Amino acid sequence: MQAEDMMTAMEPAAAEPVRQPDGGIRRPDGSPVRVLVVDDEPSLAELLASVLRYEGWEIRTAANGSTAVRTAREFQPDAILLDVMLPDFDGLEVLRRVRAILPHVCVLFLTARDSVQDRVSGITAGGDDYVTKPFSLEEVIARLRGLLRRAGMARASSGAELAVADLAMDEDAREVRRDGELIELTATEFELLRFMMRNPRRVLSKAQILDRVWNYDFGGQAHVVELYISYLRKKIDSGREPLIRTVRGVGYVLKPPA
Amino acid sequence: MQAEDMMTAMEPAAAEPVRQPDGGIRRPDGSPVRVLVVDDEPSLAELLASVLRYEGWEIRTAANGSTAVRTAREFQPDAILLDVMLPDFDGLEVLRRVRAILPHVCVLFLTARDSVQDRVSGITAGGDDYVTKPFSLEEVIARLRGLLRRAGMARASSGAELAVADLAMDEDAREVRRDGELIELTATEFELLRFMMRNPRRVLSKAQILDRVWNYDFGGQAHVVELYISYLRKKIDSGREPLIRTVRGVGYVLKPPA
DNA sequence: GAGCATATTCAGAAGAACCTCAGATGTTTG
DNA sequence: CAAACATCTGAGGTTCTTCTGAATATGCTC
Repeated sequence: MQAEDMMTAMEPAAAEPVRQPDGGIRRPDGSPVRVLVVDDEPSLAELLASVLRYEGWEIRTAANGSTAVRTAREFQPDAILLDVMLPDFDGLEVLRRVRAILPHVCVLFLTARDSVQDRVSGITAGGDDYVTKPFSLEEVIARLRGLLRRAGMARASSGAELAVADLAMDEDAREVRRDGELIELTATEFELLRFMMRNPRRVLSKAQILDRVWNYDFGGQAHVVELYISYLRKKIDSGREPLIRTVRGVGYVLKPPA
Repeated sequence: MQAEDMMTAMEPAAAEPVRQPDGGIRRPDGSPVRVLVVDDEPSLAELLASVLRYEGWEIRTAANGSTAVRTAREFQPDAILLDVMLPDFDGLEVLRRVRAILPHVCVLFLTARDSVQDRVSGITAGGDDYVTKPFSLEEVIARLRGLLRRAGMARASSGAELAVADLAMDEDAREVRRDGELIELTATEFELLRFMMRNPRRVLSKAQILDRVWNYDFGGQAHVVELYISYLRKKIDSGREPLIRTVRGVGYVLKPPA
Protein backbone atom coordinates (compact mmCIF):
# COMPACT_ATOMS: atom_id res chain seq x y z
CA MET A 1 0.00 0.00 0.00
CA GLN A 2 2.87 2.28 0.71
CA ALA A 3 4.30 1.31 -2.60
CA GLU A 4 1.09 2.39 -4.18
CA ASP A 5 1.17 5.72 -2.38
CA MET A 6 4.69 6.36 -3.48
CA MET A 7 3.96 5.53 -7.04
CA THR A 8 1.10 7.93 -7.32
CA ALA A 9 3.23 10.51 -5.60
CA MET A 10 6.10 10.01 -7.98
CA GLU A 11 4.09 10.09 -11.15
CA PRO A 12 3.65 13.78 -11.57
CA ALA A 13 1.55 14.17 -14.65
CA ALA A 14 -0.87 11.44 -13.65
CA ALA A 15 -4.27 12.74 -12.55
CA GLU A 16 -3.16 12.61 -9.00
CA PRO A 17 -5.84 11.68 -6.51
CA VAL A 18 -6.03 14.63 -4.21
CA ARG A 19 -4.88 12.56 -1.31
CA GLN A 20 -5.44 9.03 -0.31
CA PRO A 21 -5.91 9.59 3.35
CA ASP A 22 -7.83 6.52 4.33
CA GLY A 23 -4.84 4.38 3.42
CA GLY A 24 -7.03 1.72 1.94
CA ILE A 25 -9.38 1.40 4.88
CA ARG A 26 -12.84 1.30 3.34
CA ARG A 27 -16.10 -0.51 3.63
CA PRO A 28 -16.39 -3.62 1.51
CA ASP A 29 -18.61 -1.71 -0.92
CA GLY A 30 -15.94 0.99 -1.30
CA SER A 31 -17.80 3.73 0.56
CA PRO A 32 -16.00 5.59 3.32
CA VAL A 33 -15.89 4.14 6.80
CA ARG A 34 -18.32 5.66 9.28
CA VAL A 35 -17.21 6.62 12.76
CA LEU A 36 -19.28 7.89 15.66
CA VAL A 37 -17.42 10.05 18.20
CA VAL A 38 -18.94 10.14 21.68
CA ASP A 39 -17.51 12.59 24.20
CA ASP A 40 -19.14 15.19 26.38
CA GLU A 41 -16.36 17.72 25.93
CA PRO A 42 -17.26 19.57 22.73
CA SER A 43 -13.79 20.80 21.90
CA LEU A 44 -12.30 17.32 22.16
CA ALA A 45 -15.12 15.76 20.16
CA GLU A 46 -14.64 18.43 17.51
CA LEU A 47 -10.90 17.87 17.43
CA LEU A 48 -11.35 14.15 16.92
CA ALA A 49 -14.06 14.68 14.36
CA SER A 50 -11.98 17.03 12.26
CA VAL A 51 -8.95 14.77 12.34
CA LEU A 52 -10.93 11.71 11.38
CA ARG A 53 -12.78 13.59 8.71
CA TYR A 54 -9.43 14.54 7.27
CA GLU A 55 -8.55 10.86 7.27
CA GLY A 56 -11.35 10.53 4.76
CA TRP A 57 -14.00 9.01 6.98
CA GLU A 58 -17.59 10.00 7.65
CA ILE A 59 -18.10 11.33 11.15
CA ARG A 60 -20.96 12.01 13.54
CA THR A 61 -20.61 13.20 17.10
CA ALA A 62 -22.69 12.71 20.22
CA ALA A 63 -22.26 14.30 23.64
CA ASN A 64 -24.01 11.76 25.85
CA GLY A 65 -25.08 8.14 26.06
CA SER A 66 -28.63 8.32 24.92
CA THR A 67 -27.83 10.50 21.94
CA ALA A 68 -25.04 8.10 21.12
CA VAL A 69 -27.36 5.11 21.04
CA ARG A 70 -29.89 6.96 18.97
CA THR A 71 -27.27 8.20 16.53
CA ALA A 72 -25.73 4.75 16.28
CA ARG A 73 -29.06 3.26 15.27
CA GLU A 74 -29.61 5.86 12.59
CA PHE A 75 -26.02 6.39 11.36
CA GLN A 76 -24.95 2.72 11.38
CA PRO A 77 -21.28 3.42 12.09
CA ASP A 78 -18.49 0.91 11.54
CA ALA A 79 -16.66 2.13 14.62
CA ILE A 80 -17.31 4.15 17.75
CA LEU A 81 -14.94 6.31 19.75
CA LEU A 82 -16.48 6.11 23.18
CA ASP A 83 -15.65 8.10 26.26
CA VAL A 84 -16.29 5.82 29.27
CA MET A 85 -17.27 8.78 31.43
CA LEU A 86 -20.51 10.27 30.17
CA PRO A 87 -23.02 12.53 31.86
CA ASP A 88 -25.97 10.16 31.69
CA PHE A 89 -24.81 6.54 31.70
CA ASP A 90 -21.34 5.13 31.34
CA GLY A 91 -19.57 3.83 28.28
CA LEU A 92 -19.99 0.17 29.07
CA GLU A 93 -23.73 0.62 29.27
CA VAL A 94 -23.69 2.45 25.96
CA LEU A 95 -21.68 -0.38 24.49
CA ARG A 96 -24.22 -2.95 25.68
CA ARG A 97 -27.08 -1.06 24.08
CA VAL A 98 -25.24 -0.35 20.87
CA ARG A 99 -24.15 -3.94 20.50
CA ALA A 100 -27.80 -4.94 20.62
CA ILE A 101 -28.28 -2.91 17.47
CA LEU A 102 -24.90 -3.31 15.78
CA PRO A 103 -23.30 -6.56 16.92
CA HIS A 104 -20.12 -6.10 14.90
CA VAL A 105 -19.29 -2.44 15.49
CA CYS A 106 -15.68 -1.73 16.55
CA VAL A 107 -15.30 0.24 19.74
CA LEU A 108 -12.33 2.30 20.87
CA PHE A 109 -12.77 3.48 24.46
CA LEU A 110 -11.41 6.80 25.65
CA THR A 111 -10.64 6.51 29.35
CA ALA A 112 -9.11 8.63 32.05
CA ARG A 113 -5.77 7.34 33.22
CA ASP A 114 -6.84 6.18 36.69
CA SER A 115 -10.01 4.43 35.62
CA VAL A 116 -8.15 1.94 33.48
CA GLN A 117 -7.79 -0.98 35.80
CA ASP A 118 -11.22 -1.23 37.38
CA ARG A 119 -13.66 -0.73 34.55
CA VAL A 120 -12.15 -1.56 31.27
CA SER A 121 -10.31 -4.78 31.83
CA GLY A 122 -11.73 -7.39 29.56
CA ILE A 123 -12.85 -5.09 26.81
CA THR A 124 -9.92 -5.94 24.63
CA ALA A 125 -11.02 -9.55 24.81
CA GLY A 126 -13.95 -8.73 22.54
CA GLY A 127 -11.58 -7.27 19.98
CA ASP A 128 -12.23 -3.75 21.17
CA ASP A 129 -9.47 -1.47 22.36
CA TYR A 130 -8.90 1.63 24.45
CA VAL A 131 -6.63 4.64 24.78
CA THR A 132 -6.10 6.69 27.91
CA LYS A 133 -6.63 10.42 28.04
CA PRO A 134 -4.79 12.52 27.28
CA PHE A 135 -3.89 10.67 24.10
CA SER A 136 -2.10 11.62 20.93
CA LEU A 137 -4.13 11.80 17.76
CA GLU A 138 -1.71 9.47 16.01
CA GLU A 139 -2.41 6.87 18.62
CA VAL A 140 -6.16 7.14 18.25
CA ILE A 141 -5.93 6.95 14.49
CA ALA A 142 -3.53 4.04 14.57
CA ARG A 143 -5.67 2.03 16.94
CA LEU A 144 -8.82 2.82 15.06
CA ARG A 145 -7.18 1.71 11.84
CA GLY A 146 -6.05 -1.43 13.57
CA LEU A 147 -9.56 -2.25 14.72
CA LEU A 148 -11.03 -1.60 11.31
CA ARG A 149 -8.33 -3.57 9.60
CA ARG A 150 -8.91 -6.59 11.78
CA ALA A 151 -12.67 -6.18 11.24
CA GLY A 152 -12.08 -6.70 7.55
CA MET A 153 -12.21 -3.13 6.28
CA ALA A 154 -8.78 -3.22 4.73
CA ARG A 155 -8.26 -3.53 1.05
CA ALA A 156 -6.18 -6.50 0.09
CA SER A 157 -2.88 -4.74 -0.24
CA SER A 158 -2.99 -2.64 2.91
CA GLY A 159 -1.46 -4.40 5.84
CA ALA A 160 0.20 -3.04 8.92
CA GLU A 161 3.49 -2.55 7.07
CA LEU A 162 5.10 0.73 6.29
CA ALA A 163 8.27 1.20 4.26
CA VAL A 164 10.47 4.02 3.02
CA ALA A 165 13.60 2.99 1.17
CA ASP A 166 15.24 0.30 3.30
CA LEU A 167 13.42 1.40 6.42
CA ALA A 168 10.51 -0.84 7.39
CA MET A 169 7.97 -0.70 10.17
CA ASP A 170 5.64 -3.41 11.36
CA GLU A 171 2.94 -1.59 13.27
CA ASP A 172 1.41 -4.62 14.91
CA ALA A 173 4.71 -5.99 16.13
CA ARG A 174 6.02 -2.48 16.80
CA GLU A 175 9.21 -3.45 15.05
CA VAL A 176 11.38 -1.13 13.02
CA ARG A 177 14.20 -2.31 10.78
CA ARG A 178 16.74 -0.48 8.71
CA ASP A 179 18.23 -2.68 6.06
CA GLY A 180 17.06 -5.70 8.01
CA GLU A 181 18.65 -4.67 11.26
CA LEU A 182 16.26 -4.34 14.19
CA ILE A 183 16.13 -0.92 15.84
CA GLU A 184 14.80 -0.34 19.35
CA LEU A 185 12.63 2.76 19.73
CA THR A 186 10.87 4.28 22.69
CA ALA A 187 7.14 4.93 22.52
CA THR A 188 7.49 8.55 21.44
CA GLU A 189 10.21 7.82 18.94
CA PHE A 190 8.04 5.11 17.42
CA GLU A 191 5.02 7.37 17.08
CA LEU A 192 7.07 10.15 15.57
CA LEU A 193 8.60 7.80 13.04
CA ARG A 194 5.22 6.28 12.22
CA PHE A 195 3.78 9.69 11.52
CA MET A 196 6.68 10.50 9.25
CA MET A 197 6.49 7.17 7.46
CA ARG A 198 2.81 7.70 6.87
CA ASN A 199 3.65 10.99 5.17
CA PRO A 200 6.78 10.27 3.20
CA ARG A 201 8.19 13.01 0.95
CA ARG A 202 5.96 15.58 2.59
CA VAL A 203 7.54 18.30 4.65
CA LEU A 204 5.98 18.24 8.11
CA SER A 205 6.17 21.31 10.31
CA LYS A 206 7.03 21.05 13.96
CA ALA A 207 3.55 22.29 14.79
CA GLN A 208 2.02 19.55 12.69
CA ILE A 209 4.16 16.96 14.35
CA LEU A 210 3.36 18.23 17.83
CA ASP A 211 -0.35 18.25 17.08
CA ARG A 212 -0.36 14.70 15.86
CA VAL A 213 2.29 12.88 17.82
CA TRP A 214 2.19 14.55 21.23
CA ASN A 215 -0.76 14.38 23.59
CA TYR A 216 -3.43 16.96 22.89
CA ASP A 217 -2.82 18.66 26.23
CA PHE A 218 0.92 19.00 25.78
CA GLY A 219 1.86 22.53 26.67
CA GLY A 220 5.57 22.53 25.92
CA GLN A 221 7.73 23.99 23.22
CA ALA A 222 8.18 22.81 19.68
CA HIS A 223 11.75 22.29 20.77
CA VAL A 224 10.96 18.74 21.87
CA VAL A 225 10.41 17.82 18.27
CA GLU A 226 13.98 18.77 17.45
CA LEU A 227 15.15 16.68 20.34
CA TYR A 228 13.26 13.60 19.25
CA ILE A 229 14.29 14.06 15.66
CA SER A 230 17.85 14.02 16.93
CA TYR A 231 17.18 10.79 18.86
CA LEU A 232 15.64 9.21 15.76
CA ARG A 233 18.53 10.23 13.58
CA LYS A 234 20.99 8.68 15.96
CA LYS A 235 19.08 5.41 15.79
CA ILE A 236 18.07 5.14 12.16
CA ASP A 237 20.34 7.45 10.20
CA SER A 238 23.68 7.31 11.94
CA GLY A 239 26.43 6.16 9.60
CA ARG A 240 24.01 5.66 6.73
CA GLU A 241 22.41 7.60 3.92
CA PRO A 242 20.13 9.97 5.83
CA LEU A 243 16.39 9.52 5.40
CA ILE A 244 15.37 12.34 7.73
CA ARG A 245 16.07 15.74 6.27
CA THR A 246 15.75 19.16 7.88
CA VAL A 247 14.02 21.77 5.80
CA ARG A 248 15.15 24.93 7.48
CA GLY A 249 12.38 27.29 8.50
CA VAL A 250 9.74 24.74 7.58
CA GLY A 251 10.10 21.36 9.20
CA TYR A 252 11.33 17.85 8.48
CA VAL A 253 10.85 15.31 5.70
CA LEU A 254 11.32 11.61 5.53
CA LYS A 255 12.33 10.52 2.07
CA PRO A 256 14.57 8.13 0.21
CA PRO A 257 18.03 9.50 -0.63
CA ALA A 258 18.10 11.43 -3.87
CA MET B 1 3.80 48.06 -11.63
CA GLN B 2 1.32 49.50 -9.23
CA ALA B 3 -0.47 50.97 -12.18
CA GLU B 4 -0.73 47.60 -13.80
CA ASP B 5 -2.31 46.11 -10.73
CA MET B 6 -4.89 48.82 -10.62
CA MET B 7 -5.75 48.49 -14.26
CA THR B 8 -6.43 44.83 -14.29
CA ALA B 9 -8.19 45.18 -11.00
CA MET B 10 -10.44 47.85 -12.40
CA GLU B 11 -11.69 45.87 -15.35
CA PRO B 12 -12.67 42.72 -13.52
CA ALA B 13 -14.83 40.51 -15.70
CA ALA B 14 -13.87 42.50 -18.76
CA ALA B 15 -12.91 41.30 -22.20
CA GLU B 16 -10.24 38.60 -22.28
CA PRO B 17 -8.94 36.85 -19.23
CA VAL B 18 -5.26 37.57 -19.68
CA ARG B 19 -4.48 35.28 -16.85
CA GLN B 20 -6.03 32.26 -15.33
CA PRO B 21 -5.38 33.18 -11.77
CA ASP B 22 -7.15 30.43 -9.88
CA GLY B 23 -4.71 27.95 -11.36
CA GLY B 24 -7.36 25.30 -11.58
CA ILE B 25 -8.61 25.64 -8.04
CA ARG B 26 -12.38 25.64 -8.40
CA ARG B 27 -15.42 24.15 -6.84
CA PRO B 28 -16.48 20.82 -8.23
CA ASP B 29 -19.27 22.55 -10.16
CA GLY B 30 -16.76 24.94 -11.75
CA SER B 31 -17.83 28.04 -9.87
CA PRO B 32 -15.15 30.10 -8.13
CA VAL B 33 -13.97 29.14 -4.69
CA ARG B 34 -15.43 31.16 -1.82
CA VAL B 35 -13.24 32.47 0.96
CA LEU B 36 -14.25 34.26 4.15
CA VAL B 37 -11.62 36.57 5.64
CA VAL B 38 -11.96 37.24 9.37
CA ASP B 39 -9.72 39.86 10.95
CA ASP B 40 -10.50 42.82 13.15
CA GLU B 41 -7.91 45.03 11.51
CA PRO B 42 -9.73 46.47 8.52
CA SER B 43 -6.64 47.35 6.53
CA LEU B 44 -5.25 43.84 6.76
CA ALA B 45 -8.59 42.25 5.97
CA GLU B 46 -8.92 44.50 2.94
CA LEU B 47 -5.40 43.73 1.78
CA LEU B 48 -6.09 40.01 1.95
CA ALA B 49 -9.48 40.38 0.33
CA SER B 50 -8.12 42.29 -2.63
CA VAL B 51 -5.26 39.91 -3.20
CA LEU B 52 -7.51 36.89 -3.02
CA ARG B 53 -10.06 38.49 -5.29
CA TYR B 54 -7.28 38.98 -7.78
CA GLU B 55 -6.62 35.25 -7.49
CA GLY B 56 -10.08 34.81 -8.93
CA TRP B 57 -11.96 33.83 -5.80
CA GLU B 58 -15.11 35.18 -4.22
CA ILE B 59 -14.43 36.97 -0.96
CA ARG B 60 -16.37 38.18 2.06
CA THR B 61 -14.88 39.74 5.16
CA ALA B 62 -15.92 39.83 8.80
CA ALA B 63 -14.39 41.77 11.68
CA ASN B 64 -15.46 39.67 14.64
CA GLY B 65 -16.49 36.18 15.65
CA SER B 66 -20.24 36.46 15.67
CA THR B 67 -20.34 38.18 12.30
CA ALA B 68 -18.01 35.50 11.02
CA VAL B 69 -20.33 32.71 12.08
CA ARG B 70 -23.34 34.46 10.63
CA THR B 71 -21.57 35.19 7.36
CA ALA B 72 -20.29 31.64 7.14
CA ARG B 73 -23.82 30.29 7.41
CA GLU B 74 -25.11 32.55 4.70
CA PHE B 75 -22.07 32.68 2.37
CA GLN B 76 -21.15 28.99 2.60
CA PRO B 77 -17.41 29.52 2.06
CA ASP B 78 -15.02 26.76 1.05
CA ALA B 79 -12.27 28.22 3.21
CA ILE B 80 -11.83 30.70 6.03
CA LEU B 81 -8.88 32.92 6.88
CA LEU B 82 -9.30 33.28 10.60
CA ASP B 83 -7.44 35.56 12.97
CA VAL B 84 -7.15 33.72 16.28
CA MET B 85 -7.33 36.97 18.23
CA LEU B 86 -10.78 38.49 17.82
CA PRO B 87 -12.60 41.09 19.87
CA ASP B 88 -15.51 38.91 20.93
CA PHE B 89 -14.50 35.26 21.09
CA ASP B 90 -11.36 33.52 19.93
CA GLY B 91 -10.65 31.76 16.71
CA LEU B 92 -11.02 28.24 18.02
CA GLU B 93 -14.48 29.01 19.30
CA VAL B 94 -15.39 30.44 15.93
CA LEU B 95 -14.01 27.34 14.28
CA ARG B 96 -16.10 25.09 16.52
CA ARG B 97 -19.27 26.94 15.69
CA VAL B 98 -18.53 27.13 12.01
CA ARG B 99 -17.69 23.46 11.81
CA ALA B 100 -21.12 22.68 13.23
CA ILE B 101 -22.54 24.35 10.12
CA LEU B 102 -19.86 23.52 7.53
CA PRO B 103 -18.06 20.35 8.61
CA HIS B 104 -15.65 20.35 5.69
CA VAL B 105 -14.60 23.99 5.49
CA CYS B 106 -10.82 24.60 5.32
CA VAL B 107 -9.38 26.96 7.88
CA LEU B 108 -6.17 28.94 7.70
CA PHE B 109 -5.44 30.61 11.02
CA LEU B 110 -3.63 33.92 11.24
CA THR B 111 -1.69 34.09 14.50
CA ALA B 112 0.57 36.64 16.10
CA ARG B 113 4.19 35.64 16.37
CA ASP B 114 4.32 35.85 20.16
CA SER B 115 1.25 33.68 20.51
CA VAL B 116 3.33 30.85 19.14
CA GLN B 117 4.30 30.62 22.76
CA ASP B 118 0.80 29.78 23.91
CA ARG B 119 0.20 27.94 20.70
CA VAL B 120 -3.12 26.25 20.48
CA SER B 121 -2.68 22.55 20.21
CA GLY B 122 -4.56 20.86 17.44
CA ILE B 123 -4.53 23.87 15.17
CA THR B 124 -3.13 21.86 12.28
CA ALA B 125 -4.75 18.61 13.24
CA GLY B 126 -7.76 18.41 10.97
CA GLY B 127 -5.73 19.35 7.94
CA ASP B 128 -6.12 23.01 8.84
CA ASP B 129 -3.08 25.23 8.81
CA TYR B 130 -1.80 28.53 10.11
CA VAL B 131 0.57 31.36 9.26
CA THR B 132 2.13 33.75 11.74
CA LYS B 133 1.83 37.50 11.40
CA PRO B 134 3.47 39.25 9.78
CA PHE B 135 3.19 36.92 6.84
CA SER B 136 3.90 37.26 3.15
CA LEU B 137 0.94 37.24 0.82
CA GLU B 138 2.55 34.50 -1.25
CA GLU B 139 2.65 32.31 1.79
CA VAL B 140 -1.00 32.87 2.60
CA ILE B 141 -2.03 32.16 -0.95
CA ALA B 142 0.16 29.10 -1.20
CA ARG B 143 -1.15 27.60 2.00
CA LEU B 144 -4.70 28.39 1.10
CA ARG B 145 -4.24 26.72 -2.25
CA GLY B 146 -2.71 23.75 -0.51
CA LEU B 147 -5.68 23.40 1.79
CA LEU B 148 -8.16 23.68 -1.05
CA ARG B 149 -6.23 21.27 -3.19
CA ARG B 150 -6.16 18.64 -0.51
CA ALA B 151 -9.84 19.26 0.14
CA GLY B 152 -10.54 18.22 -3.41
CA MET B 153 -10.95 21.58 -5.11
CA ALA B 154 -8.20 20.98 -7.62
CA ARG B 155 -9.01 20.20 -11.20
CA ALA B 156 -7.36 17.08 -12.49
CA SER B 157 -4.35 18.73 -14.08
CA SER B 158 -3.37 21.02 -11.24
CA GLY B 159 -1.39 19.23 -8.61
CA ALA B 160 1.30 20.62 -6.39
CA GLU B 161 3.58 20.76 -9.41
CA LEU B 162 4.83 23.83 -11.19
CA ALA B 163 6.99 23.77 -14.29
CA VAL B 164 8.66 26.22 -16.64
CA ALA B 165 10.80 24.69 -19.35
CA ASP B 166 13.00 22.10 -17.62
CA LEU B 167 12.56 23.75 -14.25
CA ALA B 168 10.13 21.93 -11.95
CA MET B 169 8.86 22.61 -8.47
CA ASP B 170 7.07 20.26 -6.10
CA GLU B 171 5.42 22.46 -3.53
CA ASP B 172 4.55 19.77 -0.99
CA ALA B 173 8.01 18.26 -0.94
CA ARG B 174 9.58 21.70 -1.41
CA GLU B 175 11.77 20.26 -4.11
CA VAL B 176 13.07 22.17 -7.10
CA ARG B 177 14.77 20.49 -10.03
CA ARG B 178 16.41 21.82 -13.13
CA ASP B 179 16.67 19.19 -15.79
CA GLY B 180 16.19 16.54 -13.14
CA GLU B 181 18.93 17.79 -10.88
CA LEU B 182 17.86 18.66 -7.36
CA ILE B 183 18.50 22.24 -6.28
CA GLU B 184 18.59 23.35 -2.66
CA LEU B 185 16.91 26.66 -1.95
CA THR B 186 16.48 28.69 1.21
CA ALA B 187 12.99 29.68 2.35
CA THR B 188 13.07 33.11 0.73
CA GLU B 189 14.62 31.85 -2.48
CA PHE B 190 11.91 29.22 -2.68
CA GLU B 191 9.12 31.73 -2.22
CA LEU B 192 10.57 34.08 -4.77
CA LEU B 193 10.93 31.32 -7.32
CA ARG B 194 7.43 30.06 -6.62
CA PHE B 195 6.01 33.50 -7.25
CA MET B 196 7.88 33.74 -10.52
CA MET B 197 6.89 30.26 -11.60
CA ARG B 198 3.28 31.06 -10.88
CA ASN B 199 3.59 34.06 -13.19
CA PRO B 200 5.74 32.83 -16.03
CA ARG B 201 6.35 35.11 -19.01
CA ARG B 202 5.06 38.06 -17.02
CA VAL B 203 7.41 40.86 -16.12
CA LEU B 204 7.28 41.35 -12.38
CA SER B 205 8.43 44.62 -10.90
CA LYS B 206 10.60 44.71 -7.83
CA ALA B 207 7.79 46.46 -6.00
CA GLN B 208 5.38 43.70 -6.95
CA ILE B 209 7.80 41.06 -5.83
CA LEU B 210 8.46 42.84 -2.58
CA ASP B 211 4.74 43.18 -1.89
CA ARG B 212 4.07 39.53 -2.49
CA VAL B 213 7.10 37.61 -1.36
CA TRP B 214 8.30 39.64 1.61
CA ASN B 215 6.32 40.07 4.80
CA TYR B 216 3.82 42.89 4.64
CA ASP B 217 5.70 44.83 7.30
CA PHE B 218 9.07 44.58 5.63
CA GLY B 219 10.75 47.96 5.82
CA GLY B 220 13.89 47.38 3.79
CA GLN B 221 15.03 48.33 0.33
CA ALA B 222 13.89 46.92 -2.98
CA HIS B 223 17.54 46.10 -3.34
CA VAL B 224 16.99 42.77 -1.59
CA VAL B 225 15.06 41.58 -4.59
CA GLU B 226 18.08 42.09 -6.81
CA LEU B 227 20.18 40.24 -4.31
CA TYR B 228 17.85 37.28 -4.19
CA ILE B 229 17.50 37.22 -7.95
CA SER B 230 21.24 36.93 -8.06
CA TYR B 231 21.19 34.05 -5.58
CA LEU B 232 18.53 32.30 -7.63
CA ARG B 233 20.44 32.75 -10.86
CA LYS B 234 23.52 31.25 -9.32
CA LYS B 235 21.52 28.19 -8.31
CA ILE B 236 19.22 27.61 -11.25
CA ASP B 237 20.70 29.42 -14.22
CA SER B 238 24.43 29.13 -13.81
CA GLY B 239 26.03 27.40 -16.78
CA ARG B 240 22.68 26.88 -18.49
CA GLU B 241 20.25 28.65 -20.74
CA PRO B 242 19.01 31.45 -18.51
CA LEU B 243 15.37 31.35 -17.47
CA ILE B 244 15.45 34.50 -15.39
CA ARG B 245 15.70 37.63 -17.49
CA THR B 246 16.21 41.22 -16.42
CA VAL B 247 13.98 43.79 -18.02
CA ARG B 248 15.90 46.93 -17.34
CA GLY B 249 13.96 49.66 -15.63
CA VAL B 250 10.98 47.37 -15.18
CA GLY B 251 11.68 44.13 -13.39
CA TYR B 252 12.30 40.45 -13.99
CA VAL B 253 10.68 37.68 -16.00
CA LEU B 254 10.84 33.96 -15.79
CA LYS B 255 10.39 32.38 -19.19
CA PRO B 256 11.64 29.54 -21.34
CA PRO B 257 14.59 30.39 -23.59
CA ALA B 258 13.54 31.78 -26.94
C1' DG C 1 32.53 57.37 -25.78
C1' DA C 2 31.35 60.09 -21.46
C1' DG C 3 28.33 60.29 -18.01
C1' DC C 4 24.44 58.65 -15.67
C1' DA C 5 21.23 55.41 -14.09
C1' DT C 6 20.53 50.90 -13.14
C1' DA C 7 21.82 46.26 -11.99
C1' DT C 8 24.95 42.68 -10.04
C1' DT C 9 28.00 40.87 -6.82
C1' DC C 10 30.85 40.67 -2.64
C1' DA C 11 31.75 40.69 2.12
C1' DG C 12 30.42 40.83 6.57
C1' DA C 13 27.28 41.66 10.71
C1' DA C 14 23.28 40.39 13.08
C1' DG C 15 20.12 37.31 13.95
C1' DA C 16 17.34 33.13 13.54
C1' DA C 17 16.97 28.30 13.44
C1' DC C 18 18.77 24.19 14.68
C1' DC C 19 21.38 20.51 17.21
C1' DT C 20 23.14 18.38 21.24
C1' DC C 21 24.33 17.81 25.95
C1' DA C 22 23.43 17.47 30.76
C1' DG C 23 20.50 17.17 34.17
C1' DA C 24 15.64 17.41 36.53
C1' DT C 25 11.36 15.17 36.76
C1' DG C 26 8.28 11.67 36.39
C1' DT C 27 7.11 6.77 35.20
C1' DT C 28 7.64 1.89 34.95
C1' DT C 29 9.71 -2.38 36.48
C1' DG C 30 12.07 -5.69 39.13
C1' DC D 1 11.67 0.78 47.38
C1' DA D 2 15.24 1.27 44.30
C1' DA D 3 16.96 1.05 39.73
C1' DA D 4 16.24 1.79 35.05
C1' DC D 5 14.14 4.18 31.72
C1' DA D 6 11.61 7.79 29.22
C1' DT D 7 10.51 12.41 28.71
C1' DC D 8 11.15 17.10 28.97
C1' DT D 9 13.58 21.76 30.05
C1' DG D 10 17.29 24.88 29.55
C1' DA D 11 21.64 26.39 27.97
C1' DG D 12 25.55 26.46 24.89
C1' DG D 13 27.40 26.13 20.61
C1' DT D 14 27.00 25.70 15.71
C1' DT D 15 25.39 26.48 11.28
C1' DC D 16 22.69 28.76 8.04
C1' DT D 17 19.81 33.01 6.43
C1' DT D 18 18.98 37.36 5.68
C1' DC D 19 19.93 41.89 5.02
C1' DT D 20 22.99 46.18 4.65
C1' DG D 21 26.46 48.83 2.48
C1' DA D 22 29.97 49.29 -0.70
C1' DA D 23 32.39 48.08 -4.90
C1' DT D 24 31.96 46.66 -9.45
C1' DA D 25 29.71 45.93 -13.76
C1' DT D 26 26.35 46.80 -17.40
C1' DG D 27 23.48 49.26 -20.42
C1' DC D 28 21.33 53.59 -22.04
C1' DT D 29 21.24 58.44 -23.64
C1' DC D 30 23.24 62.05 -25.67
